[in-house]
Amino acid sequence: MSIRTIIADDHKIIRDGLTSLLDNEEDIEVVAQAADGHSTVELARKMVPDVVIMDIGMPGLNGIEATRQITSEISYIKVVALSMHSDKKFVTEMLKAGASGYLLKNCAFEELANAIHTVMEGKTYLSPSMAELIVDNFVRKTPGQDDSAFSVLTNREREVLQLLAESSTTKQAARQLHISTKTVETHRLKIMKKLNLDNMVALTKYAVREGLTTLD
Amino acid sequence: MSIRTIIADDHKIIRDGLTSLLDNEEDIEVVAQAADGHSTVELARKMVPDVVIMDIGMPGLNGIEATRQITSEISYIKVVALSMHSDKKFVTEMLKAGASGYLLKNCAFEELANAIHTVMEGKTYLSPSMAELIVDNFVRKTPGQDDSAFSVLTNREREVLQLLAESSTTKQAARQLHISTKTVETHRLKIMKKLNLDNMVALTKYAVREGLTTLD
DNA sequence: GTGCTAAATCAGGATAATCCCGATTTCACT
DNA sequence: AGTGAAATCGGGATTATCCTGATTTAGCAC
Repeated sequence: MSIRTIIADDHKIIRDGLTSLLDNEEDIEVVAQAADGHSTVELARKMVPDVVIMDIGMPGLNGIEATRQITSEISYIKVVALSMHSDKKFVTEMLKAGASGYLLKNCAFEELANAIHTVMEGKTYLSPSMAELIVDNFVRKTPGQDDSAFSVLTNREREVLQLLAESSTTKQAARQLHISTKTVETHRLKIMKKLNLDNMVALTKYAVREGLTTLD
Repeated sequence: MSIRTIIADDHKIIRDGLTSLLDNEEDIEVVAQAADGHSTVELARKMVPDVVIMDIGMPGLNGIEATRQITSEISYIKVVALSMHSDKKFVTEMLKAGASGYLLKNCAFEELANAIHTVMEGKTYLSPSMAELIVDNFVRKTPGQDDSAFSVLTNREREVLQLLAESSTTKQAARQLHISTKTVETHRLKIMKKLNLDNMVALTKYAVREGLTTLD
């Protein structure tokens, strides 16, 4: 008997591509496709598949929420996340939501097939690069913590990062906070170390992702 | 004789999916895959395909630039853009760059096959929703209003900005473009002057807004 | 209370990037 | 032939960055 899967992704041609790949596997069968979170949950209820391949970025209900609802409702349905984001935040949120696997979209197809078989055995499958992030996270931090700017960074660090990401120079930020530029520098360096980012470009993107600033 | 195609997309599993779909077509053959703009251009030179399926958002050299280079060099190679963005800016720039087709990623596979056959007949294929945008543009075109990155900046400037906004240092960008760091600096300064932005943080946000890079 | 750790503050100094002044070359358009 | 824009680079003064310190305060454990 083959593994029944549902594919959830907001781009139809990607769903079609994945379906074509999976249908070539002898023991995997695609029983349905969904383009958004809500219909994914509904289809999971109706079809009761073995595995859901879940994109994160979907309109309406996103992949993380959809995963939470599906796994809490029908616990033996396995969810494999298939995401463009290698951001720690997404990985941890997805795993907390009940996903059993996390792959990046630039993985090879073999890895997806591999992941499906792995989660069907009750195990967890992570992309090698992802696994590293997770382990890193466990080593450096107490488990159960999430990794957003609001738990990794201190209040002051967040304040500094926000100012810098709002196009303040180090000087301007220092003046605004009534501290020396050296202190602002130190904060920035600590932030960079914590986030493992080593330039303002990456830091800016992080700040935008975390909602500390906008694109204007 | 079948239509020889190259697939360019930064996500391997999407390339694999598209390859699987296209290989099921009798008269279409995927002869190569590329993960970034530069290797797409190189592969196009080497393989001389009939059609290139081109994603827009790719690291290094983006899909629009790659299209420009390919179509100006080997004019009979047809490029079909396959994009997530329905933004007018991307459509027009892609067509100006020499693409013969523009599809959204949430189209059905049949539409892609259809597009490939259409462009092979020398015609242009646009997603129905896209066609509307284009017509719209012709009807009420307001020259001078368009101050996106694709009209204000030169190709080279855009290329430099993209690299810098992908967290390349000035040195790395220079090495990648085979020019001196001084030249990269000059480009950056010109970009800043043109856009009236005076630091990399603001430049990064601009690049993200314009789709030259992502938040990843 | 004493010790420990983490946060916040700042400095010195070597290294590196930035910025404003050029300059040259090529190429398209007039 | 001439203008102008684009792309390429250099010098050199100015700044920022990065690394290694250090101090103070506050919370928490034992």
